[in-house]
Amino acid sequence: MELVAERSFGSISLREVARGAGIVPTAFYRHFASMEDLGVTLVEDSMRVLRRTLREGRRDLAARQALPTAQSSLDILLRHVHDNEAQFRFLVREQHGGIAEIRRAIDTELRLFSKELAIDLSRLPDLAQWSPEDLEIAAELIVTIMLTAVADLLDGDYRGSGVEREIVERTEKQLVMVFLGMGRWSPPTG
Amino acid sequence: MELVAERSFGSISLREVARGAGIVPTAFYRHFASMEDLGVTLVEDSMRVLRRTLREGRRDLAARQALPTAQSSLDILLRHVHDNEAQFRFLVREQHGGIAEIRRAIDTELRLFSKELAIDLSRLPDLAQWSPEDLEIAAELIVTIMLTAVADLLDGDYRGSGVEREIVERTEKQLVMVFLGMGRWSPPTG
DNA sequence: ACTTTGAGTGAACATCTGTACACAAACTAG
DNA sequence: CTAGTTTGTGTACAGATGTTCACTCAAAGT
Repeated sequence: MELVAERSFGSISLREVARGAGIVPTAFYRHFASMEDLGVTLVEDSMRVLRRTLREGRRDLAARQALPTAQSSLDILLRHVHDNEAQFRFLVREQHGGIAEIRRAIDTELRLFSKELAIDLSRLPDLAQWSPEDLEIAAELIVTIMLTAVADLLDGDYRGSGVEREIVERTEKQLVMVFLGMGRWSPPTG
Repeated sequence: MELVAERSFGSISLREVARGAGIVPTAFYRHFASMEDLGVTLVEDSMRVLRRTLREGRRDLAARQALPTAQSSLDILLRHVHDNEAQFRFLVREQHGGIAEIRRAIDTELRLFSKELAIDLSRLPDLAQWSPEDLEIAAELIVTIMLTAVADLLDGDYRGSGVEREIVERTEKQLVMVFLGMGRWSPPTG
């Protein structure tokens, strides 16, 4: 993760990883069959942790009988991003990165997020009559917006000045625009 | 561009580029100071072409006195993507890729797109009273959605079956959701 | 007490990498 | 036609890279 924080995964050598781990190059093979294998494992680990965090966040909200809002959801996510910066750099970078197998792994996980979010959305009274397809499309849009916020945060120097606040405010506005649009979308009949 | 179609720019060696260009490694330096330099040039070239295409598209629409719609805009973009697949693979991959200077270059160009789009939006009667900041936020959202569509198209195997149509329909729906939301956004006073 | 196994070692290999340097060809301008 | 500038060549070097193979050695299991 240290290595991947600054450069693309595809440009990192097996030997660098071994050096970073304090073992000899050949010992790498005791743990992973190849670099690609390592990358996929990294994706799965990061995503597992993220999913748990988000699930806990939702449970917290439910416990307080609060509806998930744009603000609170974004807040939970960004807190997790700050705590796991390297992982997110990795995920954002490799989502469209150079190694097909890693892209696929990330894509699969993101699709799971969208599906979970779609289920949450389906419970909202206003969206009760939406088709599952449209719910998922809306969910994917929301995930995209969130992910873009994370990427912008990490790509820029989010420390200092008001860059982070700016990104947060922009993202919240974008989410509100979408929610407003969803409110007008496809009234139950034509 | 051939090299970058499959792997990340950071994992490509100067020697590979020279080999692909049919020159000896040292001759590379006659054209670029470094790989980073090459990358930035590639970004600028790709973006220049794309900008021209989009500008022509808008002029065409204006000539037919048609308003730019979600469908027509997306159509113009995707046609260009098909004609310049490698460039877009490169841009999508390196937008959050491993080399800071390249990220910066792409980010700058995308910001320009958003600004141009914001100006277009400001001319729509419904949005006449929007603040410039909100216009740009909406424009960035639209650019994000479009870019996500391009990325999804290129990451998947868009050839064959209905994958492309599926992505197009999803993206159009998402754009409509946003437009609907914009229609309800911030009525002129409170 | 003995054996199986998981993890790490070290040497060796053929290949690739960036870059320096002196030189040659090819194009351009006067 | 000639002088100057671009572009490309060949050689060279020190270092990095993936993977192989035979080996040690401690922990776990029986």
